[in-house]
Amino acid sequence: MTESASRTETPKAASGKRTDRARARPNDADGIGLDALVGHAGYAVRRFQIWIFQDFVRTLAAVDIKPTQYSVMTVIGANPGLTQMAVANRLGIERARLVHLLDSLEGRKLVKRIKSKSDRRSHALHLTAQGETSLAKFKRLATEHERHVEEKIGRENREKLLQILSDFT
Amino acid sequence: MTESASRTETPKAASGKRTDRARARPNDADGIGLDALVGHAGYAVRRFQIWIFQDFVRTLAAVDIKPTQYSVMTVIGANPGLTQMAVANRLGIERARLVHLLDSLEGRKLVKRIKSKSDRRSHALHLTAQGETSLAKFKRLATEHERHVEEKIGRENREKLLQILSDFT
DNA sequence: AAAGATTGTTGTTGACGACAACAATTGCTG
DNA sequence: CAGCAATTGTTGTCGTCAACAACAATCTTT
Repeated sequence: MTESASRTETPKAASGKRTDRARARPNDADGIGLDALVGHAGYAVRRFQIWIFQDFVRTLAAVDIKPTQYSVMTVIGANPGLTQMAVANRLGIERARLVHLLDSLEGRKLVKRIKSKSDRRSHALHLTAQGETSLAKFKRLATEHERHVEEKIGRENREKLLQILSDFT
Repeated sequence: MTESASRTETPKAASGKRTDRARARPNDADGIGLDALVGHAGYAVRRFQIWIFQDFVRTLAAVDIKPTQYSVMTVIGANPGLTQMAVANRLGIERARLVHLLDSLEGRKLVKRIKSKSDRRSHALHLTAQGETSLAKFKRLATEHERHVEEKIGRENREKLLQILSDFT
């Protein structure tokens, strides 16, 4: 079917530091074609998402905040008093999962659950004072991470990307 | 800090079919702001990746093939005789994980492992005859999935996206 | 008041990435 | 060429995460 010859393989590859090269960048010219994978948006997006996630984690490692935690705190900070259901729906997180996320954030005194008077089933979510100041720091680091993205794909490419995907935010 | 009022929450939301609306699209005008999240490429990419993954799974549900399986078969089909390590490196999959993927695909008679003569540690990976014809069908369905992406974000936006992320393929 | 829906919670399952350890085999180096 | 290091495939563990299901407490609807 495909035009590539059925070479019986040469497993040893280049020479010694093949590991480094191959792991460094996937699209390295290692002679392995991707065929139909090129042209599939999902594949490129998945690889990019992995890269961007790792850079975020690396950049915010000092404060031990991961993307999901950051998104939760950001939404609560911008909309104090939200229900867990509201946050979960807005961020596309399952409410079952948000429970653990909030347990962790509450344990670190960054977020607090306040029992709602109007609906005794629900909790109103707020940042603690410490949560506010911490979030400000997180945002600075997140901005730095965003600069890494710019350096990786270019400034206008990043903006174009945000524009293309604005429906999904 | 933020300019949004600290409303003590109205958990009941719209009325009855709030579930449908809120789950349907995240960026619905539910009045919940995302603050700094807008402007973060990672968030948009993550949401988009989830959408695209789900559509792929849905579109290929009849043949029970998921994105990773599809990528493995595509690479093997385009490069017969590859080592497991080579496939794992090229696709960014851990070789430990590829073992299970290949076990599954081999169990379905789509892929076969052939012991290499030159290096008795490694296996040369090939599609079976059934694997070839099946992959052709998978590719047709994957193309249909790609059309869904086009309908979602627009033709030229999809191409621009592929171009921007070409370094990651 | 009774039936149904919602909210938060707990638990289970399966997919997945990151590691570590291992046997078999190969490559490298002194 | 003998021995040590590296590679390949494999197995297993751990922690994260999404998708469910079930449950008690609490509204809402009729």
